[in-house]
Amino acid sequence: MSKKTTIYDIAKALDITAATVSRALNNNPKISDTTRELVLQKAAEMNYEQNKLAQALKSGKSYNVGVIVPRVDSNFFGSVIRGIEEELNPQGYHVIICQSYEDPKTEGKKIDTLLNAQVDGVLVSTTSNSKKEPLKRILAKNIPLIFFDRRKDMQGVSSVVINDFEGAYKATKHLIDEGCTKIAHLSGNFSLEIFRERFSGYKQAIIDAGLPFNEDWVIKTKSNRTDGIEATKTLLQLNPRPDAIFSASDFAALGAIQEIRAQKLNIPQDISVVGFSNEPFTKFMELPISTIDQSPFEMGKMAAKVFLEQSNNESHVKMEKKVVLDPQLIIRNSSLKTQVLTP
Amino acid sequence: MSKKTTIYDIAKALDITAATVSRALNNNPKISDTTRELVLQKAAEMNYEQNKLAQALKSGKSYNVGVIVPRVDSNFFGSVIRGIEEELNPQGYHVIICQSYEDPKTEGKKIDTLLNAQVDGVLVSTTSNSKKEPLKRILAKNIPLIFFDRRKDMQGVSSVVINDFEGAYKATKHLIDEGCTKIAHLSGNFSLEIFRERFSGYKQAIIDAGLPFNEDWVIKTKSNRTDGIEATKTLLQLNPRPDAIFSASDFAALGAIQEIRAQKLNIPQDISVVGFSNEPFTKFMELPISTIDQSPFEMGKMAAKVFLEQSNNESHVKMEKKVVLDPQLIIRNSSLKTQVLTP
DNA sequence: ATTAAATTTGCAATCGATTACGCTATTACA
DNA sequence: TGTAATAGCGTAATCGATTGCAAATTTAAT
Repeated sequence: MSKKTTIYDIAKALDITAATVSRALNNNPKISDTTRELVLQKAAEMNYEQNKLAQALKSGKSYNVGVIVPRVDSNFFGSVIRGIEEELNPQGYHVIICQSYEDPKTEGKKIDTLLNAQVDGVLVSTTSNSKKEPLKRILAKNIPLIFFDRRKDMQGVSSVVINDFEGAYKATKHLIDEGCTKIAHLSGNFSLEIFRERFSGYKQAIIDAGLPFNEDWVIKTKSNRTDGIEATKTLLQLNPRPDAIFSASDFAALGAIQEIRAQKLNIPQDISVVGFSNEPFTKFMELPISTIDQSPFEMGKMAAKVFLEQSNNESHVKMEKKVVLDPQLIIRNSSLKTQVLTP
Repeated sequence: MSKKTTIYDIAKALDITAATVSRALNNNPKISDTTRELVLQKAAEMNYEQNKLAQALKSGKSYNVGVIVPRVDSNFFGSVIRGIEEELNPQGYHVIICQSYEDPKTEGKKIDTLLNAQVDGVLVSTTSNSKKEPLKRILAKNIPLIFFDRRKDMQGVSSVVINDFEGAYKATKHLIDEGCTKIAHLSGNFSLEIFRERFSGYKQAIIDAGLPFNEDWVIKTKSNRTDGIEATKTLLQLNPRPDAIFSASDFAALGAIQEIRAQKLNIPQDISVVGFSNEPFTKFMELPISTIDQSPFEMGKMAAKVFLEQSNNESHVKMEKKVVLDPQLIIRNSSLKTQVLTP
């Protein structure tokens, strides 16, 4: 019931104007120390809280930032969001989270909603076939747009991604170092740059090692467990049979492992497996899965930092910043033939 | 560069007043159809978009709802949030997500920040020892407050939780039905109601079955894997040794399984294990873990619905609604002695 | 003491949308 | 035709905070 107290209430109580109160609260130097003290005291006493909406309307800044991800109930995106929040909250920003569910149409709608809500910036991890029009609408309004993890080729848009090529290269190189020579690859949706890059890294590592590259050993999946199982069934029927699988996704790698075991083959003795993303379950498995860590938390922080830079950039000089994080190979028992057990 | 068009721009272009434009856009019946058409057309043409901030300031409604969870990078809370969004977005609400990191002080701060941002409601999953003062500040402003999953005993506050007692009872009963008679319990932080309830359900099931209740078989953990391992070490040294473990958390259950296997005992033949929460990894394990599903998605939707009801409730009659969802037992191989293999 | 300079504070407009109230036309009815 | 009722639109205030400009007051300087 107690109506919120405004600066007018404080002004009335002290018999001064709201203007003076506002200035006092904002540490404006044109206010005498005595008045400032008086105001601050009264404000505390009256339990004053600034109305951000009014301030937002006046300043044109909402201190809200939109984040669009395919979904939040995945460890990767959850961690990215956590990184973003940790960086933006101390700066007074709130994060509005939207999910595109991998649907470009939904993505477009969410963008419009966010623009409508007067967000000060938009951080996006695109869907596999995002449309550029909605994204351009953001730029047209001169609102900072930043891509993370999954980017689109758009001029003037900054991005924070990991080096997927390098990650795949490391993973494949590791398998080669462990003595594998017939390395298969479970790939993903090629309309996403990340999967094209991972494929390239895989291929390059094989070529660099002087091993033959075999088209048949590359199978596209939807990056889930069941597709991993199906693809592995196909691979295991080949002759010669692959002696390693590098999967562009942990979930497909999981499926692969399950199928390999179902066929009574040993991992890593018969076939080694490496995944991608360092999803929590890869660590907890009875047979822990080697994988590539994408440091999602740092990615989120980085994306937020880029936004802040862009946002505070007074000059009208636009800049495009590309941050590429280095992925880390995590070796576990699914690919370590010289078994070194860790506690 | 292109300044946003306002209703004043439209008014000027049509040589009418902003008031008329506003009414036309809001489908006010006091406007002629011809004018309305004209305005709508011009608005579309000029690419008009309503400024939610101005509207929020005027109406006092921000159409933002705050959600506070211990953390977002867990499947459970991620799914709850997804449910909340799915229910609120269509109603025009945005969700601002905050993380308390299980720290009551942080929680208090986030509450103040949300209030400051003029949110229309706050949905909270409390920390283990939340302070009531910040929560009361929400109520003092007459802003709907809803608890989900983890509640505090506060008069007039609605909540959506699952029946933890029932879930634990079902899990324990299942173990008994499978022939176990010496069932241990890995518990959690007792300052959280959910863990007290789960313990009670466990105890009641044992008593109802006429089995002896043994204090030594109940061990408190921090609901993580390492604590699960430690607790299990203790349990396995007991004489007589338990023949089943019901863990109040999936992570502790995972630790238990790892320790049991490390000691070369068989699951479920020697010892059966049931967890709680249906975390994704429980399904993917080589030995899938039986667990209790909390339907987080539905919980989120339900919490959002309760908020909407409360928010649209014109009358000043306060009501307290308690929704209790029914948990579901998911039987997997970690507790199924009469092995029925699923593909 | 008088004027110039500096400090403090007030006035009023502004951000964009909404809405109670009231003023014109237009229509209805006798 | 005259009066009342109604439809349609404009005027202006409002939400709460901010800020350029001007006014008032104090301080400094001569």
